[in-house]
Amino acid sequence: MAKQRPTIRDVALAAGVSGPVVSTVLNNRTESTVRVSPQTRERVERVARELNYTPSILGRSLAQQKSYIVGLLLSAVNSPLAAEVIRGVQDIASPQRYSPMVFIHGNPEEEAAEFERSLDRRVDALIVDTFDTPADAGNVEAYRNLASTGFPLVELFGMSIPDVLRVNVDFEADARRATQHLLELGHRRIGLVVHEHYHKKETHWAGWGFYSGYRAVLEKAGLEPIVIPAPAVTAPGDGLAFIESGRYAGRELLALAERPTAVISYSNRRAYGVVQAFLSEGLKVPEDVSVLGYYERDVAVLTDPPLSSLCVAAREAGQAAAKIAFGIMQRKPVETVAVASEWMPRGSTSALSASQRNTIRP
Amino acid sequence: MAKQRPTIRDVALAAGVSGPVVSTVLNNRTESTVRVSPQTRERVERVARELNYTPSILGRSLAQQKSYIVGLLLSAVNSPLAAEVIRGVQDIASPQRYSPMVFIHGNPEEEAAEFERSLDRRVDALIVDTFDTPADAGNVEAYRNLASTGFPLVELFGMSIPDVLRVNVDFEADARRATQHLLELGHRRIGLVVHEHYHKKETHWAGWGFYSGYRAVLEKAGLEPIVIPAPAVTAPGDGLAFIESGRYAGRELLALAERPTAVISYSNRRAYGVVQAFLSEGLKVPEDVSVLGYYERDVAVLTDPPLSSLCVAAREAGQAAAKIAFGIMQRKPVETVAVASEWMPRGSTSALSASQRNTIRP
DNA sequence: TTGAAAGCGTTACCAT
DNA sequence: ATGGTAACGCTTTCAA
Repeated sequence: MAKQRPTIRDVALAAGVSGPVVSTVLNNRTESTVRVSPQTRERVERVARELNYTPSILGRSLAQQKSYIVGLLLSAVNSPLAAEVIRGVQDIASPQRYSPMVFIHGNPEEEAAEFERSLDRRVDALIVDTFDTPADAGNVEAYRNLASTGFPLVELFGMSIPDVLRVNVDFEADARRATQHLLELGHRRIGLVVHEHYHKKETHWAGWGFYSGYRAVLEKAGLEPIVIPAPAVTAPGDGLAFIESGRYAGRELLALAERPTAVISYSNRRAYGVVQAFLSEGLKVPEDVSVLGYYERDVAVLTDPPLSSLCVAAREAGQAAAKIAFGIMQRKPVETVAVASEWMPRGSTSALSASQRNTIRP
Repeated sequence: MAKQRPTIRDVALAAGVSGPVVSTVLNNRTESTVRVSPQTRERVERVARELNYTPSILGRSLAQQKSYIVGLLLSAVNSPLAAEVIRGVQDIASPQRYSPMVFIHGNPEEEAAEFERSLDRRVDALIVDTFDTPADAGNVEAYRNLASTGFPLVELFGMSIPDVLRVNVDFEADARRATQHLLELGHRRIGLVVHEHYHKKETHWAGWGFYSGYRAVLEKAGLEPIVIPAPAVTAPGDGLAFIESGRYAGRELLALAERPTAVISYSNRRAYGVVQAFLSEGLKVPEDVSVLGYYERDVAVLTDPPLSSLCVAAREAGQAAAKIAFGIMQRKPVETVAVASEWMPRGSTSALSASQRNTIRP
């Protein structure tokens, strides 16, 4: 039997004041029509502490018609990022008394059901993760409708919902940073392993953005892009297919007449496959070829050597999404944000060596 | 401007009945003092549908003094499992109109703060993940206190909170299954890579349990255990240390006079390290040595060959925890549960070959 | 079989 | 500067 929690009435009674006074005091409400004297204030605060009073969000919610809940509609596909995203949301939401409620789905039908559920829960805002999901048209329409009513709906890791503010990975800036890094290490032949449809800007904006950043930096340096298209992976599954795609790209790369001394790979899983292809040909990483990975954080650590890479800053993304959501709620000006990835220097890249120079241009 | 949602009053008015009738109908309340005729029932249902009415959980919560929220207090350490656990909880909670609210923490102070927050949110139940956290005494005490009031608190992946129902990994059964599998493949020299303190039953119950299951099966088969203690890993961090620990164990194993033809490794990260050690000595997996991993799901897929392993059934664990929580709430008999892991057959184990037989006993 | 009234804990508004 | 009162949307209980 849980002890009966004290209510605002108990505090009011014990402090010899009325309910509203307690409410005003404990919420530090200054611009209220209710003004309280310092003595009263102190007394109320003391009594509240003595009684171990914490206001019930249930009552508050009903009175204010606010749930103080921010919903997170997440795809099971990118589970690995979920915890960090939630944490980011929490970072921003907590100070505003908000808490994240999570709705995870594995397919469009579940997605629709969980979306409904989130509305039934009367979430005050909704962060929708459309990453890696071939967005279902019906669901997108539903999101769009909701957003068009002014409801704070933020898209995360996706570009599926029209006319909605979102948080994206800053593919182009990330690619620039990656390329720049390798340039600074002295590399001049820098390859890019990327989704084979990277040039289809409309549908593969991520790959396109990444490629654009890569090319921009190389062009500025007067160097030629060397793109190695990696086969598309249909089933995201557990990632095996991605690795296989990387192995394939790795072999392609080795077959080039003039082999790059460094490679950037979109997707750390692909990078892992690339490394495997190199190793199985007797090449050493990074001595013979530097490999710089991108995106997923979880894999980067597992190669030998561990992959230097840029990893999605999931927590920051969560924070950014929450900021936008609260911005909309509070009618502050906010806009779509691109979050730069996090630099994880490890052992798979190194400065261009003399022997590499020789190997390349004999 | 979000459209005003219809309230129960709107429905009542439109259907020409009173609020309680609507409430009774829409909740299919049979054992209520309020009985409604089939016609009325149908009319109410129709009107509700027409108005697109969905009851507000805010009002219901206040009236029933139930938040319909199950809290999940998770450690950031095992982020990878978070999404699956949440999903499992969702599986059980949703049909009961409950939703999971997630509270993630990175250290004991945050843990305490998030715990408080969850109580402030008036969660009706709390699932506490103490995995891998050297449980903070103060927090444990707080959990215990709460649980002792009859509050539905369930410990997940840990044994830190006394007198509390929990969901655990079934280490012993898992080890038995793993060992049995290798026996059935014909192996007779089966090694176990496990935390160096595995024999300290009290503090390292996981390792102990796993070892026990392993030994039990071997004994029954009249075989000798071959334990290779892996160095303790202090900083869980990103897992690099675990892999290093596995590499170390792998080298130890290779130095044995009579080398096992198969190894079970507690922790897939360690298994990964073991594989690396083997490969770097020119041994092939599974041709020369079979390697069977355990526990984390995320890594198992990344080795070459991918690791056959038993992986923690996180979603099932979440389900089990939720079931216990609801059981306590509804005063049904429930008890601590051990969840068996999931069998993920992949490429790192194979039947004992003739050549292996020869190598071992020349 | 139904309606009416009270109450859940809080906040907002209007009096004093 | 403070208190009273109504309201939020729903459920529960009692009366009809």
